Amino acid sequence: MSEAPGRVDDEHARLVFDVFAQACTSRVTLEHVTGRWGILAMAALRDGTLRFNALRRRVGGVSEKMLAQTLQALERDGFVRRDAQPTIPPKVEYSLTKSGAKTAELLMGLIDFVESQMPEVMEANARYDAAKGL
Amino acid sequence: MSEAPGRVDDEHARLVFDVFAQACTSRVTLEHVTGRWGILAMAALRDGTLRFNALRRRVGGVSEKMLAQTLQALERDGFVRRDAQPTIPPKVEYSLTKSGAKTAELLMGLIDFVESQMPEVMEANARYDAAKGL
DNA sequence: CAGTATCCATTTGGATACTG
DNA sequence: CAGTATCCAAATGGATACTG
Repeated sequence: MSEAPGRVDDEHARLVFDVFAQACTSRVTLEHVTGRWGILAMAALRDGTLRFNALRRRVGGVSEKMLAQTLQALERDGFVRRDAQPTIPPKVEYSLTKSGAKTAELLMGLIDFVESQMPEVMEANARYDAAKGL
Repeated sequence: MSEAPGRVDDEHARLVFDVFAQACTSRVTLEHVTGRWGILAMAALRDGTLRFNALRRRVGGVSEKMLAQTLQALERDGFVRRDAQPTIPPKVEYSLTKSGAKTAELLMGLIDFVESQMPEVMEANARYDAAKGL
């Protein structure tokens, strides 16, 4: 702990890693809810319980694979509850848990704000593109 | 515009498309801020103005390419301001715009909540995995 | 310094077919 | 109905080298 054969970089690298690792603990979870289909699934479930295919139609444009994957991740994280009735044909109902509902609410706050900004965003886009187009 | 050679599916497809398109207007923008590096860049800029490489070190683990891409998208959307001084060597400063700051704030609300839930999330993960592991 | 350009590995994601 | 399994196309993302 006195001589340093490595460079200063070593220490710096550790710092970076720490910050990164710390930020990453929730990163994965965060990406489940902010991900492309995560947002839509959470949003769709805000109105109430839905079965797999109903949810799939509600979201629109999602493949079975991706919806299943998304729902599994959200269920594993405790944001979505999965109620499978062992009947034939199977009936599986999805709904938000308490923390899922809170998350969806926060998500909606962000979405609504961004949506409210869309006119400005489109303007900004146009300005940016025009400046580049010169 | 009277006869419909296509099937009912056509209409359904249009409905799905509409919903999807509507949701998608802000989707792209939303993904810029919720994306992997978008979140980190916005978070890093909350503390103030940063130059490209400083920001890069602050975020940690991001390649030049991805940071440049991320910043361009955020600038194009009007969330980040880019101040380039035509000096040699070049000096470019990045900061949040007003709407960028508001977005970052909402983002932080979401992140903080998810982070506060991490113990429960990890528990949920463990329970889920245990149930699967049987 | 602040990027752009290129190449390449990995990941992502959808269509399809099949199962309980 | 509610998925799983497989295959393959496309997008993502990083390392590297180069430019103004």
